[in-house]
Amino acid sequence: MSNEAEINETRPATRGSRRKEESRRKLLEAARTLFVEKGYHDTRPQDIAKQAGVGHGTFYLHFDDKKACFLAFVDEARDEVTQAAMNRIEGVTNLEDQVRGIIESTFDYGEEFPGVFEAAVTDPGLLASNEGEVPDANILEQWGDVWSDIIKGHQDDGTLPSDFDAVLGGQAVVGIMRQTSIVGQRREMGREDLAESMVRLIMRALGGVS
Amino acid sequence: MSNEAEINETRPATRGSRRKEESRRKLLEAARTLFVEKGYHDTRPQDIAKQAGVGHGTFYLHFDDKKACFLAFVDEARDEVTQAAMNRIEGVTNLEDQVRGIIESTFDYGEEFPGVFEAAVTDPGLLASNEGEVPDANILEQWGDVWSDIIKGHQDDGTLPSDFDAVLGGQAVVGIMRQTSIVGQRREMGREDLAESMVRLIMRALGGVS
Amino acid sequence: MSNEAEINETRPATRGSRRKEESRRKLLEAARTLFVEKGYHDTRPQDIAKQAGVGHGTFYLHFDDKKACFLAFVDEARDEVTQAAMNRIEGVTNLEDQVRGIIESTFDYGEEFPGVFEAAVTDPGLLASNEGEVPDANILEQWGDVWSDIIKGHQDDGTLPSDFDAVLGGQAVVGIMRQTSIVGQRREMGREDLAESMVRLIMRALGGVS
Amino acid sequence: MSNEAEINETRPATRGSRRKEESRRKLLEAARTLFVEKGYHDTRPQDIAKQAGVGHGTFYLHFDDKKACFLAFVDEARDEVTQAAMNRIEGVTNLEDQVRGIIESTFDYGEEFPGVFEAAVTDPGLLASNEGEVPDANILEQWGDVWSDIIKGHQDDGTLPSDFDAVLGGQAVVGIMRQTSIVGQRREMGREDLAESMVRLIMRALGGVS
DNA sequence: CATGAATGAGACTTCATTCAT
DNA sequence: GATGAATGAAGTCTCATTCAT
Repeated sequence: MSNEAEINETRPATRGSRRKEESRRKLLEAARTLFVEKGYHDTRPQDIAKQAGVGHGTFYLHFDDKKACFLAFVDEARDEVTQAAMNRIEGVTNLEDQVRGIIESTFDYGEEFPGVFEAAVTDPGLLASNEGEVPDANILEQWGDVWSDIIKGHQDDGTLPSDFDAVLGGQAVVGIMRQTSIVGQRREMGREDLAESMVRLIMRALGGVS
Repeated sequence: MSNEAEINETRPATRGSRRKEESRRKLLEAARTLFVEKGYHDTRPQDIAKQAGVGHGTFYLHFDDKKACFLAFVDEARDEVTQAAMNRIEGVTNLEDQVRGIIESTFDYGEEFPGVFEAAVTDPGLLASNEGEVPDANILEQWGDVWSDIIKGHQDDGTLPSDFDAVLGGQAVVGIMRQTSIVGQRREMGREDLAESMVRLIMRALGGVS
Repeated sequence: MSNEAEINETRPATRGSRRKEESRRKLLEAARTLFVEKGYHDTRPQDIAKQAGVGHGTFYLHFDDKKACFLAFVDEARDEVTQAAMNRIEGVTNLEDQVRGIIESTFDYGEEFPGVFEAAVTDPGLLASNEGEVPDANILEQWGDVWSDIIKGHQDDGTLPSDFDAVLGGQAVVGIMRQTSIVGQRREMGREDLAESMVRLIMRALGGVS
Repeated sequence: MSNEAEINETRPATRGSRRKEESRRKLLEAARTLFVEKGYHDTRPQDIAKQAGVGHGTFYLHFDDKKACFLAFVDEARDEVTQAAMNRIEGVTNLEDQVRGIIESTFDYGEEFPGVFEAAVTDPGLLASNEGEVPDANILEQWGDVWSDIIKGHQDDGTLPSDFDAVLGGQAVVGIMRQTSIVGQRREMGREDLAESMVRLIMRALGGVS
C-alpha cells in the first residue's frame, strides 16, 4: 500500500488524473473554437461542454466559471504566440530582422489559427462582473512588455537611441502592430506589403533607421 | 438622417417634437454615464431610462434597441473628440504641432469626461448578436482615417516621405496613441512626459524627424 | 395635467398600481398553496408564477427572491392567525377563557386553511443561504411574545403568580400548544379532548389553577 | 440491524469490515460537524466525504443517500442525549429531581456539543423528496414519548394527578423545554434562572406542585 | 408621446448520484 | 472496499423587449 503510494509519486499521472487532463484539454480546445467563432458573450459553458463531448457539469470541474475558462484560453493563446515568436527570432540579433521575424510569426499564427488572436485580445475588463475586481492585465499590455525588453537591450548596446522610455516604446510597437494589422486585413492588403510597411513604421518609430 | 435633423432646426419644433428631443437628450446623457461607469453588458435599458428619469418604454421610442443606443453614444463621443481636435489644430500647419495639439486635445477630453473614450472604443463587433451583421467600422479605425488624410497632405507637400502607405500610417498613429495612453495612465506616468514621448514616437514613425 | 396628478395623490391606486397589486395577490395566494402543499424546498418560483397565472419574471417583480416570498407568506399567515385570535378574545378578561379562545381560534384556522400554520412555522434559519444573514425572528417566538403580554397583564392584576418570568411563560405556552397540537393531530385525538387537555396543561403551568 | 452489530462484536472483525467501520465512523463524525455548522441543505455528501478524508464514492458505500446519512446523525444524537439523561436520573425517584436532572443534562450536552441538538431537531418532513414517503417520527415526538412514560409512572403511583393524558403531558414537557430553551439562549438568560423557570413551569403544568 | 407592469427565453451554476478503474 | 471524475436534471434569477393603458 505505501509502496504503491510512493510509486505514484514518481509517476504522478495516475489513471484518474490522466483522464481529467484529457477532459480539460478537450474543453479548452472546444472553448477556443467557440470563443473564436462566436465570441465570449455568445458562447455558453454548455456549448463548450457539448462541443468537447462531455457533460455540462464537467465544465465546472475544470473551471471555476465561464470567465476563468476564457482567461485560460487567453493564456494559452498568448503563450503559443509568444513561443512561436521567440522561436522565430532565436539567435537573431539584428533589430530589423527581429521585428520582421515577429511580425511574420504573428501572421503565420493568424493564418494557422484564424481569429484566435483577435478573440484573445478581448479586453478582460469587459468580463468583469463583480465590481472592484482585479482588472487583469491586458494581453496586449503584456506583449508590450516583451517588446520593451527587446528595445531596452538595443538601447543598452547602442543600436537604438535612449531618448525615449523603453516601456512606452514597447507599447507603441504593439499599438502599431495591432491597429495596422486589423485594418490591413479588413481592407485586404497583401501580406507582403503590409508586413513591409509595418516593419518600416516600427523601425522608424524606434529610431532604428537613419 | 442628418438631413432630417437640419430640417427640424429650421422650422419651429412642435410641442411634441420638442418634448421628444428632450427625452432623447436625457436618455443619451444617462446612457453615457452608465456605459462609462458599468460598461455595455452591465448596463440595462431600464437603468438608462431610470437614470434619465423617463419610463422604460420611452427608451424604445428613441432607440431601436440597446445596441443602437450604444452606437449613438459612440457617435456622439467620436464627434466631440474629433471636433475638439479639429478646433485645436485649426490653422496649424506644422506636423509636429498638429500631432502635439491632437494629443493634448485628447488628453483634455479624457480629463473632462473620464472613461468616455475608453467606453466608446469598445469594439462594436463584440455587440453583434445577429450573425452575419455588418461589423460597423470601429471608432479607432475611423480616427485612423482622419490621420491618414493629415498624413497624405504632408506627403503631398513633401513634409513627409511617401515611402509608406498613408492609410497604414494613420492607423499606426492611432495604434500608438491608444496603446501608450492606456498603459501610460495605468502606470501613472506624468501627462507631460507621456505626451512628449508619444509625439516623438509618432513623428519618428512617420519619418518627420531627422 | 397637474390636476390629474393631484387627483392621483388622493386616489393612489392608479390603473397600473392596481394591476400590480393584483399580481402580487395572485402570487401570494399561489405561494401559500404551494408552500403548504409541497414545502419550501420543493416549490420553485416558476411553479408559483405558473399557479398564479403570470410569467416567470413577474415573480421577481414582486419579491427579491424565493426566500423573500416565503417570508411574505409567513408574515401574512401570522397576521391572519393573530388577528383571528385577537378577535376571538376581544372583551374576554378571564384567563382560562382567553386560553381556550385562542386555542379554539387556532384550531378553526387550521381547519379552514389546513397546513398553513405548519408551513409557516418552518424555521427561517433553514432558509439562510448567505452566511451571517440576520436570523429572522421565528414566528413562534413572536407568538410567544404575544402570550407574554397577556400573562404580564394577569400577573399585574394578581390573577397569576409573579414567581416566574412572563417572557418564558409566554414561550412555554407556545411550546405546549405547538408540540401537543402536532402530536394530537398526528395521533388523531378528538379536537375537544385535545383542546381541553391543552387548556388544563397551560393553565396549570402558569399557576392559574388552584 | 442491531442484531448484526452484536454478532460482529462477538466474532473478530475481518480486516475489511474493520476498515469499513472506520470509514463509517469518520463519515458520521464529519456529517455531524457539517450538519451542525451549515445545516442540512447546505451540506453536500462531497463535503462530508472530504471532511472525513475519504473519497466521494465511499459515502454511498455507507449510506443509501444523503437523507439516510442525516437520519443516522439524528439517531446518534438522540441516543446520546437520551443516554446522558437516563444516566443522570438513574436512581432518582422524585419527579422534580428527575425534571431538573434531565434539563441539566440537556444543557450540559448542549454546551459540550453546541448546535447538535438544534440540528438534529430539523423536521425530517422537510427532507422528504419522494411524495408519499412515510414522514419519519420527529425526534422531539420521540422524546415526548420518553417523558410520557415517566409521567405515566408518576400517575400510577399517585405522585401526579391522572386528569390529563400522559401522552399529551409528555409532549407538553418537550414543547416547554424546546421553546423556552431556544428563546432563553437567544435572549442570553442565565443558565441557572432559565433552568429554574423551566422546572417550575413543567412541574406546575403536570400538577406536581401544591 | 409616455409609461411601467409583464414577459419568457435563456444564462449560469450546483449537486446528489453513478461507475469505471 | 475505495476512489473521484463525470454526469445532467434541475434550480434560481436576469434582462431586452412588448403592449395595454
